[in-house]
Amino acid sequence: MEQERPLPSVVERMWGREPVPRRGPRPRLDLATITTAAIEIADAEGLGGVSMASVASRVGVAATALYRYIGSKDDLLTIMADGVAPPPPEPEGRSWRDYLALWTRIQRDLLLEHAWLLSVGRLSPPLGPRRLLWFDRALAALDGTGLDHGEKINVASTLTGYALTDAALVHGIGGGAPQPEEHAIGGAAEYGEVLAGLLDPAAYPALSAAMRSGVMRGAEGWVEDEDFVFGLNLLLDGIEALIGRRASEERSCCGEGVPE
Amino acid sequence: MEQERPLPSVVERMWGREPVPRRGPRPRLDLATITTAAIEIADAEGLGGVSMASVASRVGVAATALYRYIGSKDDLLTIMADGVAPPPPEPEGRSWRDYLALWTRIQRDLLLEHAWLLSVGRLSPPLGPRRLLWFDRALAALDGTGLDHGEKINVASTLTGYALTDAALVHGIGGGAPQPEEHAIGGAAEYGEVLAGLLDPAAYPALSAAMRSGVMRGAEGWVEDEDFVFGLNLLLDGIEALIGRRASEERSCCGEGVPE
DNA sequence: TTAAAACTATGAACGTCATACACAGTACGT
DNA sequence: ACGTACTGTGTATGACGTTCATAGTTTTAA
Repeated sequence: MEQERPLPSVVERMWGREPVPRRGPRPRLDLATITTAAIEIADAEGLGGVSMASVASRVGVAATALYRYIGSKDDLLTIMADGVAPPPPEPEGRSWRDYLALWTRIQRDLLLEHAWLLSVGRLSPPLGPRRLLWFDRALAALDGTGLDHGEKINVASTLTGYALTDAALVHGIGGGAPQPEEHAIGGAAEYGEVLAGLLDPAAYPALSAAMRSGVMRGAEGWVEDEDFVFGLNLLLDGIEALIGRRASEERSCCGEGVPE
Repeated sequence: MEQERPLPSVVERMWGREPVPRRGPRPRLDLATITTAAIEIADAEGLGGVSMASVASRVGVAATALYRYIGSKDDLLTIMADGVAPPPPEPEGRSWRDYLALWTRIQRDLLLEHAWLLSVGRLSPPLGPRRLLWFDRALAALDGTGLDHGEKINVASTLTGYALTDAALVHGIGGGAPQPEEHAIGGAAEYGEVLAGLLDPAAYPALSAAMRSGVMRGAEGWVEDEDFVFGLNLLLDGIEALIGRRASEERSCCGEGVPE
């Protein structure tokens, strides 16, 4: 059962399994160098600034030389998306709830810090070593809760998704770092005003009422930390309820099952 | 307070506020024609098939003629993202919970049916008439629950985000319509096997254990409807708890407040 | 020591794409 | 009927991803 399946070469590369050449000149670069260069560009100029040419020139080679290390630009983006992730915090000593709250928050902050991730990561599930490490720690934090493997996975997926959703919202509405980009709307307050002026109260009664009520006028108020915590607690409450249910089931029905 | 702010012209166009010409030849096209053509292409060939040239040729004009109707390709994508949304179901006669469950599910199904949406909608909050109508109906469904405007908005955002997350997961892992695309991983079972063969159990203890346990081997089992419902109920449970809390607060503290 | 082999980086070339611009044709308003 | 405002077209441009043949470099084998 050992890697019989031929993995996509991107994945091999991400895991450091690049074929080491025994002949010929030494490679002037390696994946890490290219990846960090690309990430730096993306952080500074956004995804639009990341071209084969720009990355190559930053590491001091011709554009086409990069194809010795990656198969395509898409591959580069995939590797970048894994490469930005720092090591996750360790769950030890924390309750599952505290840990997952932290875990989710850091992910969201990371997404805001590297907003270009929002335009990348979404397709295809994670296969890189760093993101999978994050995943592992979430599952580990749920050990002893009585959830089965599938439930743990679902919980982790849902929380990751929430981090993404929230980051996208904050970024889209202009609450994050004020990147001088193409966005026309700059802040929740302005968004609210635009909508209030745009909507026909007859066709959009509820939304129109909400916008005219001034909820969005809280300057930094909306779409900020408070709202992140709000939704997060919605989820954590749901998870806690599930765990409670599992615990009572376990106590009542079966002396010994296969909880994991 | 009437649209003093100069809206981006894309938004004006989306709302049917295109300037009607009084002189010159009649426009051969309109926004709707272009939009549906583009959507049809995206549905058939994915976002990659959508170029100014392909859209133009489908509606029978030269590529550059499209710029009479839209400002840029980005604008076209924005309009497409609003244009695919069908009218939302009406909340009347349903409990908020039933309605929001339906509301979220339809959104997820829509995202799977038009998977290219996953690569578009992320950035910038909705400003189009159709998506805002969806938003409105979610808020309407929450009338009478005691939540304030901000909370309702948060709830709706969170659920939309969940639909997106789940759709992205299902699509990424190959559970959706088997589009003959570039994805290397085809199905949850294969994903699980790949991971099981890739992970070092020492470095990834929890994840590795989960993958070797065979959770992913449920053929259609994982990442399917059951899992969507799972996460959705997590959220709805959390929302229900919140509503209950608000209700008891209201009963105990203040005779008349400004709940909305 | 020499020669083949393996491998690297390069530069030129191609195809695709979004977009700008000048032009020609067409219908309305006077 | 004339001018005006507007429409669709063709051409052109610059950026980008990617391919390929080539020249250069280091290691292995003879």
